Amino acid sequence: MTKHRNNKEMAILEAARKEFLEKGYDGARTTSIAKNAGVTHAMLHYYFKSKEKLFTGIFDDFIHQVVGNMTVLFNDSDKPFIQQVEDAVSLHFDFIKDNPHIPLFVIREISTHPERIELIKDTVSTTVGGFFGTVQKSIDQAYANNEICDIDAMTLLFDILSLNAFTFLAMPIFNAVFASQIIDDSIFIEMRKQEIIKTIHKRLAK
Amino acid sequence: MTKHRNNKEMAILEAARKEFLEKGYDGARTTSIAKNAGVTHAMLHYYFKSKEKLFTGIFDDFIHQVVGNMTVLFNDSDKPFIQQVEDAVSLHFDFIKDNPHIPLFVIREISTHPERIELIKDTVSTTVGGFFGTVQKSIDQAYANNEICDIDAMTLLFDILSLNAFTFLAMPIFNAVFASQIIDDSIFIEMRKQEIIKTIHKRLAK
DNA sequence: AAAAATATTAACAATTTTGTTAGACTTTTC
DNA sequence: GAAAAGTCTAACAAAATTGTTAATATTTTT
Repeated sequence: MTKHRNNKEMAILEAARKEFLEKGYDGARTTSIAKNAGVTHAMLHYYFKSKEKLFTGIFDDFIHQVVGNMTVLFNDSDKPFIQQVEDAVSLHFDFIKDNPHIPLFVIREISTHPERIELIKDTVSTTVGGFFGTVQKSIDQAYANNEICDIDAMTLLFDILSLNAFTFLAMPIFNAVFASQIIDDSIFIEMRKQEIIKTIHKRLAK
Repeated sequence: MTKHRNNKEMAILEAARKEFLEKGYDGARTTSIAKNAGVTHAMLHYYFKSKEKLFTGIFDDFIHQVVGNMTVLFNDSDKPFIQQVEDAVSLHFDFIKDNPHIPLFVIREISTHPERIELIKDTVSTTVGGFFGTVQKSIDQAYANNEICDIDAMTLLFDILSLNAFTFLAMPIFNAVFASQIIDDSIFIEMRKQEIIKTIHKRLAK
């Protein structure tokens, strides 16, 4: 799979990533991808056969990137658990801030074409399952140490994911409706980050 | 606008609502809409001129439905504020549960075509702004009464919206990855509802 | 440097999707 | 009940989008 990729193939891949990420499979146009990559659209079919095949590779990459990022978050086992969680929330928030289109992309594509995840389902399922298990162990220990309230990993992780991801899912609405008249985007985003950390902090309190 | 609508026109509208809601503008097909409505696709153009015009009416309806539902949530002013909020969270959650495609639809369409909201922007902006103001007043009063912690309406409402909407945004992923092997959908949804209420409850605690 | 493999282009073809039109049929209005 | 307005169909047209091919150029291998 990881052959030496030449300039044009790479250019197509990069343009396709952007196009699919921003417009989704249905909204993406292979002509637009070719144009932005600076190649004729025949090249796209030469290297990737079809729009569907081009998409599949990119889709799998994004999924693995998201899952990979998530499972790396909880790692400093010497800090107090609450601190670990706050750091994880912060890192996860920053990851989405750097890749603000990813949440909508993943949700949109899996919602409209669940069969696309079929091939990587088992890998993802195992990885995520293992991650949940790890977090659950940390929670159990922290609970035993009287550091936090009783909560299960699913709830904690779902709360974090919801609050972080939705911030960026809702940004276009926020902008469209309020037209940046209230506060600046970056200030609002920083505010949300602090408030989310606070919400999770209080959620863990006894 | 509200002329006497005959059977076929209504059938097209209904089929179009479903098609646009589930597939988005880009994924929707006018032929599919016509087929599901049981009419020739020429009828669709006869009544609605174009795919775009058909979409616009439906889109505006959904936006107003969402905004309308939101602003009705806080109304029982004799109950304690925390109880009001918990009821509102519950009602809002149930609304999305009954209309699980709406969050993705609204986010997707505004993200990919922000200009579509231009015509109704001012109405929406005013309504939502007024609603935020109302909630802020209740918060100020409850804070003065020592019932809750210091928090602003934006944070509270954004937290609620994030947690509730994301549950249903993530359901297709949840299903695709775990394939309902862990727990049943409806049980998971009920669990999320209770946990979200708990998270918001703790967020308001002093 | 000849042969072979790979890359590239331009023009074309196929398919899908949206939109149109002319005429027939139906209902309403006068 | 005749004219007018509205409804409906089938076939067609246009546009957009994806996919192919044959000929040419370039690079790599021997």
